[in-house]
Amino acid sequence: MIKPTESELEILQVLWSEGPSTVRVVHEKLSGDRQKEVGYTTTLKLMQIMLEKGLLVRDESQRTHIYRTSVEESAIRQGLLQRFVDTAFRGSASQLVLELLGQHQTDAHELEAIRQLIDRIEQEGDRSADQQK
Amino acid sequence: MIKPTESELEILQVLWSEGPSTVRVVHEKLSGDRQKEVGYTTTLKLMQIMLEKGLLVRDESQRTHIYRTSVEESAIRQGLLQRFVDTAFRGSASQLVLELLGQHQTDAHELEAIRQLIDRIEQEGDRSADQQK
DNA sequence: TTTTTTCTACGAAAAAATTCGTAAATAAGT
DNA sequence: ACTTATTTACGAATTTTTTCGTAGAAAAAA
Repeated sequence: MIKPTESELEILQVLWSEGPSTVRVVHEKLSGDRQKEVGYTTTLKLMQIMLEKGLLVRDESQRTHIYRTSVEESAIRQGLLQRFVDTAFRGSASQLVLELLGQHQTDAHELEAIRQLIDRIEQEGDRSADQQK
Repeated sequence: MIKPTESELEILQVLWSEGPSTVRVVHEKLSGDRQKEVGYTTTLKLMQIMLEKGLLVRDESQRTHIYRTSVEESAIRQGLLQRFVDTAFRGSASQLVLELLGQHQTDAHELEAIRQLIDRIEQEGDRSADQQK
């Protein structure tokens, strides 16, 4: 399974949100975001490693290469999430959700979206639908 | 913030679920669970390191020491969760939940519990934010 | 043109995390 | 008593991840 490291994930985040970008852009985004400053060549090296691993691809037609992710955000997320649920919550997805909603103040629209999703899942599942709210 | 490594977390999991245990017990539980086999002294060393870090404490009154966690499971979980939401979901808790419920088939009771939690949060939001529980 | 900046490649150092071997002490088995 | 097994301590090797320095090519600026 694909398993980006923490630093690699930060880079993926930038590329997912910004779209295909140069090392420079990624590096500056990272420098801005977080407190942890690193040198330019550090970011460069990381992205080159990710290229080798197949996490990124790049357009080399120009001198300044343009990188983009070669993996679906949702695919990576699912993998990470699966692993996280297992390691941090011993596989209990609902425990995670309870914890999360408990501590976070998610905004109303998102809550509503989640509720609808739950409705859908409950209907699909066609389980013991004994209690309808 | 407390930040156990992946291996350390595995050990914490065992201790949280099994209660205070010897290195031997932890080691065998780990060996059973996962495919990754490691030597006994590896587990021992890890637990000694965790002791230094303050993640564990131990009873040394017997030759065979008994370790237990010195940190609350929920505290660690919250920290991990916070970090995970930030790094893997750019801070969007609801995105995480959507993804999770989408892929997992959580059982009906848990879904219901989650829904009720959402109801409660929405109500709190409507009124004033200073109502707890 | 000449100088300065920007970029890539690459090696390797540094840091972090994981793994294990060995020795010494205690306990258990024969 | 003697041999074997278990346990801790500890150092160090290994592996993984992160970091950066340096060199050379290309572009931009002067």
